[in-house]
Amino acid sequence: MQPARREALIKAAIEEVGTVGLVDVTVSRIARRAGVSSALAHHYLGSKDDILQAAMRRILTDYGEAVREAYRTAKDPRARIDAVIRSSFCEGQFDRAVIGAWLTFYVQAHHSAEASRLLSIYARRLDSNLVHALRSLVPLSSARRIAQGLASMIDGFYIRAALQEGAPDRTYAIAMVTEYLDLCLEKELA
Amino acid sequence: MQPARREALIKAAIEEVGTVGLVDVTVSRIARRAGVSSALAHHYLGSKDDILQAAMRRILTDYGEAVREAYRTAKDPRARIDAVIRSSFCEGQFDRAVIGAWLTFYVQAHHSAEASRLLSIYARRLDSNLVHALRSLVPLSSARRIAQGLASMIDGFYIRAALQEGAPDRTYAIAMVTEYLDLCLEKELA
DNA sequence: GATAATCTTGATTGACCAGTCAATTAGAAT
DNA sequence: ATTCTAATTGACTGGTCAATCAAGATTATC
Repeated sequence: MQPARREALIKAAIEEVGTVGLVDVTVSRIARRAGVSSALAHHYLGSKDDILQAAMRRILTDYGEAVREAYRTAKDPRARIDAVIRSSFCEGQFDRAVIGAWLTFYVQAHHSAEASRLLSIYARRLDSNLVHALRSLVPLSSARRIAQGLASMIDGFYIRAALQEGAPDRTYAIAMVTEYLDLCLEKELA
Repeated sequence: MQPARREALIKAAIEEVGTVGLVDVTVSRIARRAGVSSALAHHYLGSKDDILQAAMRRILTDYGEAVREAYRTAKDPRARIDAVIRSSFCEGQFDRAVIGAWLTFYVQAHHSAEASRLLSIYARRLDSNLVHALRSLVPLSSARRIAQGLASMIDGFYIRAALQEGAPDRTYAIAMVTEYLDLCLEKELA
């Protein structure tokens, strides 16, 4: 029972944070969404802070797995860059509740040491993936610059997808970021 | 006294939201930062929600003024696009507490109807400014696409500036977005 | 079928906070 | 000096919520 409950509670926490936000989230709400009492949520996951941390960790590991999965079929550097871009906008991640939760934690990292630590791991990995793949196509300094641009644009489309009503969908976002990548590479190789 | 107190309280609210976050912000904290009692904060600005709304409105109007100010000296379309880019990263806006508060409200717009309304006004204006200036350089459909890319990249650099430790500074962010603009225009005009 | 282990919750406690109000002070006007 | 007005706050209230705990329900084991 323990693993099933933990699973359900973490999933409920992500959905709850994504839909009502960090301010209005309560342990009772999370528990209710998971179909259990608030006492049980504490029993299996500890304090409210522990629950939210588990939710954030889950989001980050899910993303990490998506990238690793996409990497599997990527043989050359360019394919690896495309894989990173695609992973960032993949089905599981590009869900309204997940995006909402992600952003909430993103902002929370300003004030919470632990959230900040977790997020910086993600940021470093994303950057490292991109730079590593890019440096075999362009000089290192250019690779760093292009990686910065790509990562920023990915975050930008991501954040906008969350709240703009007629926001670009997955496909469009991927196309835009890829187009930017192509433009950068063309310029470098010219 | 009334206008001075309101001013101080709104400023304090922005700083408090930017530093401790929406979750831990209390009326007492805002009032203390402004050097008054919490009762006075309620007296001058109403409910907690009213206070936070006033803070958000202030951030958006400050940004609007920055754009209008930058527009004053921009005579041709390209200069107007540059003005928008520069305004987004201008001194007053690109401050750690302000960025923190901005992001907090950005995310809050998911859950709050009023925050969403205010933010969409900003988003529409930003988009409209960019599209309007771009359409005299490229076809309308391209203008729309480029505006999307620019706005996303601006938001991306903005959000990253807030929490990445070695984040790019104003100048660098402006240079990156401008470079993207140049690449897009070159491609269109080729 | 008894016993132990696990699961589950209702009830409770203690803390915190938004918002109100009566009362106090300070200042201006007459 | 006195009245009137605006500014200001300490104290209070009602409500909410995180966290705990003891007790009850369920399942597994022998």
